[in-house]
Amino acid sequence: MKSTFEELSNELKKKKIRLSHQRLKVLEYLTLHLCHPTVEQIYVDLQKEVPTLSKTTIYNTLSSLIESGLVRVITIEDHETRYDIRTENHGHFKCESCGEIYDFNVDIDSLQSVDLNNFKINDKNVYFKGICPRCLLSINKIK
Amino acid sequence: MKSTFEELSNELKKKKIRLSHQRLKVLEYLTLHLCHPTVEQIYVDLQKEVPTLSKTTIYNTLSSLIESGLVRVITIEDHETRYDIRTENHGHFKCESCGEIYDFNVDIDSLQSVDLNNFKINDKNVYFKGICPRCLLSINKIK
DNA sequence: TTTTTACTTTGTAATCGTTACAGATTAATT
DNA sequence: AATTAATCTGTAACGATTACAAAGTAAAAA
Repeated sequence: MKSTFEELSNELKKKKIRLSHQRLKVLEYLTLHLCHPTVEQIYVDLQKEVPTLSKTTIYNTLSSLIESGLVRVITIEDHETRYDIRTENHGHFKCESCGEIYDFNVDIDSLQSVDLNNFKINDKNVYFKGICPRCLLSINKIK
Repeated sequence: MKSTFEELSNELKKKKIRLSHQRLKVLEYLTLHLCHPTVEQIYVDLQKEVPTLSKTTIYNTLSSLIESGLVRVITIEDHETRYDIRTENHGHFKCESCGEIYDFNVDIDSLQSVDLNNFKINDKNVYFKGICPRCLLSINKIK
C-alpha cells in the first residue's frame, strides 16, 4: 500500500493523471481510511484540511482514479456508493444492523462457471450481508 | 417457478401479504420477465395493462416482496436497482458494453472465509463484469 | 349481504446523490 | 514569465427513491 505523498504522486504520474493538490488529498485520504468511505464522508473530513474543496472535485477525482484502476467502487446498496483503494481481490461483508462494511479474504479467482465460457471477465465481486459479531453480542444482551 | 395467478396468490397468502390486483400484476411480471427489470421497466410495461398503476405502488410492492423473501434485489451499479424473482443462489454478469445482465450458475454456498467465523451470514452475492459474447463478436467485426 | 376496519394505492411534493456546465484557477510546458 | 490545456469550483439540473395524505379496496365481523 502506497502511503507517502511522494509515492502517491508517482502512482499518478505512472498512470498519466495530472497531479493536483486535491487529487493527492483524496488519494491520501483513501490510503488512510480503508473503511470504504462514501463521497459524503470524504467531503466532510477533507474540508477540514482543504476548505475550498468541492464535492464535484471529489466525484471527478474518484472517476479518474477508478478509470485508471487505482480505486475500486463498492456497490452493495443503492444510494450508498463506497470507494476502496484496496484493489486486490477480497470480499465485503455488510452488517445489516450497524451498516459497517468488513473486508474478508476469499478465493474469488477460483470462482468459475461454465456458463461464462465465451465471456470476457474484467471484474469479479463478492459481497455478503448479515450481522457482525459486535451486533450479535448486543442483540443477545437485550434478549 | 410459480407462474399462474392462483399459484402466485397462494405464495402471497403463505407470506401473509394481502392480495391486491397490483401486487399480483407485479409478481406476474417478474415471473414472466426474468431479465432483471428496473422499476422503470416494470412501470412502463405494466401501465399498458393497468393504466392507473403508480410508481410508488411498484416501489411499495417490491419492498414487501423483498422483505418476505419472494424477490431479490440486484445492485451492481448505483442508480440502477434491479429485481429478480429467482432467489436460488446464482451469479450475475453485467456486460459493460450493452448493459445486459446474464445469470450464471456458480457454487456460491461453497464460498467461505475464516475471517467471517463469528459473523451471521444472511445473504451471499456474486457478480462479474466484462463483455458478453455478442458484444465481443461485434467489436471484432469492427476491427 | 352489509358494515367495519385496517391496509393499500395514488399523485404530488420533497429528498438526496450525482452529473452538467461555465467561468475561474492552476499544473506543466515553452 | 507566458502559454496552454486540464482542473477546480459553485450552482443548477437531473433522476431515482421516499414521504405523505386523501381516496380506494380487501378481508374480517356483524
